Amino acid sequence: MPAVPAAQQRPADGGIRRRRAGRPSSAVLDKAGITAAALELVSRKGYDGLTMAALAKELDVAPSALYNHVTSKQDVLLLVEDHLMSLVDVSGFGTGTWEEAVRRWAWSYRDVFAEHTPLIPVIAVLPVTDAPQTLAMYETVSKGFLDAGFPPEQIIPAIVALESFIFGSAYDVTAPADIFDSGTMAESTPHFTAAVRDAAAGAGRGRPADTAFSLGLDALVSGLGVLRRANPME
Amino acid sequence: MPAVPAAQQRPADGGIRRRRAGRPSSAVLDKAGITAAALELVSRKGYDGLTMAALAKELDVAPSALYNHVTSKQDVLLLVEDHLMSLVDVSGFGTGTWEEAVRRWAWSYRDVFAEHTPLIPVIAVLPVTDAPQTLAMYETVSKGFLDAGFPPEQIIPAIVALESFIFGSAYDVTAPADIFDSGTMAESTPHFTAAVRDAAAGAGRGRPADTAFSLGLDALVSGLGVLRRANPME
DNA sequence: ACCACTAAATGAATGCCATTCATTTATAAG
DNA sequence: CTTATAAATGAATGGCATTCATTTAGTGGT
Repeated sequence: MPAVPAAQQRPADGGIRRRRAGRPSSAVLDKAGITAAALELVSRKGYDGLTMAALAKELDVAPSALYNHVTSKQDVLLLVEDHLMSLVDVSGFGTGTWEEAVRRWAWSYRDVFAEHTPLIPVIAVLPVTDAPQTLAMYETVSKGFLDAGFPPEQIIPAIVALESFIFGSAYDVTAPADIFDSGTMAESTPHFTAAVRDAAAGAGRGRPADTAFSLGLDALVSGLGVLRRANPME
Repeated sequence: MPAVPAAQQRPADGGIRRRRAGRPSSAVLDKAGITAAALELVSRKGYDGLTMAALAKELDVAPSALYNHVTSKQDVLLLVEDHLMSLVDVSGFGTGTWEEAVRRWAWSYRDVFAEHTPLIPVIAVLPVTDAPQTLAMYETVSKGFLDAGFPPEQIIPAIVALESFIFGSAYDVTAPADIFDSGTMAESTPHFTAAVRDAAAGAGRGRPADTAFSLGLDALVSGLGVLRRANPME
């Protein structure tokens, strides 16, 4: 029984020395720690900087050690994705009106994933089964739609339609400001060029992406809202 | 002056021999050929199979030769993306009503990119400047919106909102059928689980993605449609 | 007709990346 | 106490985009 537990051993050198091989006395890694380190890494270096090697270094561990806790890099992305879902604001459901709740949810959902667009392809194919936070969000939103009088069989399609708009809009946030600059070909695209100019002049306040998101969200909310109480009950 | 041009030389061996080093008599590669080969490769092996090495092999060329014509793989994706834009059906604009034209455009746009979702992140950041087909599509659609009575400064935001929905919906098409299977956690998410069941029962005909897309598109078309003629003129 | 320049190919690196495997050590179970 | 399992290391492995030196063929200028 040594006086100093092995986990704390960092002798008189500068902390440069690596851990010796073999199972450590207390586990260094777990999923929560990996998730946190991945998020930290992403916020510091972006998704290009999120490599298994960099993640291992962040956790002061050999890259291969990660594979005792996750089966692949995709698995890490899944952990991050599920964590982010817990940041989406669903607090409107149950307190305010359906419209207000959906708007708050949609804006927050878009804002969260605008910072994490590389995860969007992951989500799209992700089975919800092993993503508890994601499941929790869907549960709250589903209940909100049901309570608002949506016909049960339309709830999922309505949520999916909103989500599709949200994911697409998240990409839009990251677009460069001059994305619609038609350059040398401006003469051959007069209507488009004029429309771009007018849009820039019209919506001076706020990001262009916000203008489009607001416009589309209004349309979706009012368009989907008419489905409510289409059933005789309540 | 040789009787047989060098470009045709494929001697008595099985055609296995490689081209000898140095500039060939007539150019082997150009952007159109690279684009076509990339599309062929993608349709045969998917986007995972689209590597610079595989593309080179498809064109019977050394990988490094590609870099005389494109600056990066991103550049290849850009060529493919612009080509796909020419496949989007804008024929409704100018012939039918605005609503019909938008619907046809949106469905076709979604269908094209549902087969090419890995390009969506590319499009989102792509400056339109060096994408002539893309620019042509925007020109036609912009004119269609203008002729339909949209206020000029709202045309681009409306198109962007629709596009965001379209891109998100394209991902949705590729989602596995059981994506919403809540598995062992079904008990803790009763409303969501019921909604998924009811949705499956309700919309038996057609893919689930089509139901959601149809619903969202209806909402957007009617919601955006009210913007028309909001200006006093015409 | 010659010469320099540029365009377009080859083939051999380079460096990064995710992943696997053999090995080592510690803990837990029977 | 013995055996199995969990969790770490470190050394491959194979694939990938990209770069570079080299070779050859057209092109433009004098």
